[in-house]
Amino acid sequence: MSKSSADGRQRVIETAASILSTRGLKGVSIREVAKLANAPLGSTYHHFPDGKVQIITEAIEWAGEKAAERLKGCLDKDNRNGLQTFLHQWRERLHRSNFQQGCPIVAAAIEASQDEHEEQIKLAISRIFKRWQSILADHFISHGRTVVLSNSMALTVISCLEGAVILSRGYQTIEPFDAIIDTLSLLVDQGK
Amino acid sequence: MSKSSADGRQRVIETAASILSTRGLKGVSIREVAKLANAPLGSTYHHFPDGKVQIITEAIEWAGEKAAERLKGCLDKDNRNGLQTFLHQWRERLHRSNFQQGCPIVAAAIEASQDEHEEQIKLAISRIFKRWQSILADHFISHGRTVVLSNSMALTVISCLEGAVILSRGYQTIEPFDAIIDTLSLLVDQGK
DNA sequence: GCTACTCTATAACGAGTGTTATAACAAGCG
DNA sequence: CGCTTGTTATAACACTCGTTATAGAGTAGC
Repeated sequence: MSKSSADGRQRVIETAASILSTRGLKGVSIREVAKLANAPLGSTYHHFPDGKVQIITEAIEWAGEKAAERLKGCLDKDNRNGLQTFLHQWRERLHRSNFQQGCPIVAAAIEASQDEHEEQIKLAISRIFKRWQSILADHFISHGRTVVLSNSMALTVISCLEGAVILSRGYQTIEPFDAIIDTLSLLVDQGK
Repeated sequence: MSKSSADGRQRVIETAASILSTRGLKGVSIREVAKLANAPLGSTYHHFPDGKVQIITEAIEWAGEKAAERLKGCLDKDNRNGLQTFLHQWRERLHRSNFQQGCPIVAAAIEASQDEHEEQIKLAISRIFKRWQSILADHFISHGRTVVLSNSMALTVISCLEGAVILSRGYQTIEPFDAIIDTLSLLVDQGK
């Protein structure tokens, strides 16, 4: 496999993830992805034989894993305030994009049908969510919390974060996101 | 306006809201809504001259206002545990629908484009979110919190709730929702 | 040269979309 | 009866979508 074609394949994945995060699953059109990625439409089905489902699945996995590593990096680097810096990174992403870019995994989770044709998408979604949860839970456990409480707190952090992204996009204001940044720090510090 | 036609119009709105909450904005097709609502396709554009945008907007307003009144009802009825009973109503809705029915307002918020054609949809979305926020904030204020903290807590509750709905649908498990029920009660009781 | 293989270009298919136009139907009323 | 008014039925337009088929380039190995 040549280098340039590998780049083209990756560009397709990243472009799909970008559109997914702004316009949702049904808003991703193969033609548009190919055009924006400077990849020929004809070659899309060469690199992704399973078509759109495969592109979306790989986009979810790529974006989800990237976020997971960024989260893990923040927590490892600054054991005390790592979560806060991670949240501020999300805050900047929201702000910079003028509240256009949301979370691609959430967008797919909202729209993915019960159809067995999209089964792989739903599997990728829950895999990514669970990856994030275990990273956060491990962090809380290492701070002395019980396993049960840590998992509960991890789910709460993810829920709050994802919900705040949606609300901030709806308001076209960073206010909801700033609110949960404050509240989550109260919650996480509680009983320290 | 005859009674049966008024019923048909309302059935269209409710059917649109239902599909919106399970398959998202682009998953709502006028033909399917009309069929499921037992309303003739030809009459849809008679009752909703602005077409799909109008139907979606009214569906959001109807579903959002219904939720607002249910929330207000819970808080007024049981001043102490009203929020918990409201959350449990959502929990049952999720469970009963086998994690199919999400929040229609969130679904629309994810997919509504920056296009000026869908401007009314975005306005309805932020209006509903703000209505929920003010109901919750008033509740917290009446419990002695400051205005700033109350608004922050209200935004956190909504974010957490909406995020948990998405996560539970992704997991196909009620676990995330139960986690935030517990955590939110800690947060709300804190400093009481 | 020739072959083999990877990739690309173009066109087309079939299905679905929101929307519009036009004709028909039903009911009330003079 | 005619006539208006609110509703419905049917077909059609002008797209866009995912996908496939087919023919053509580009390139490496022999």
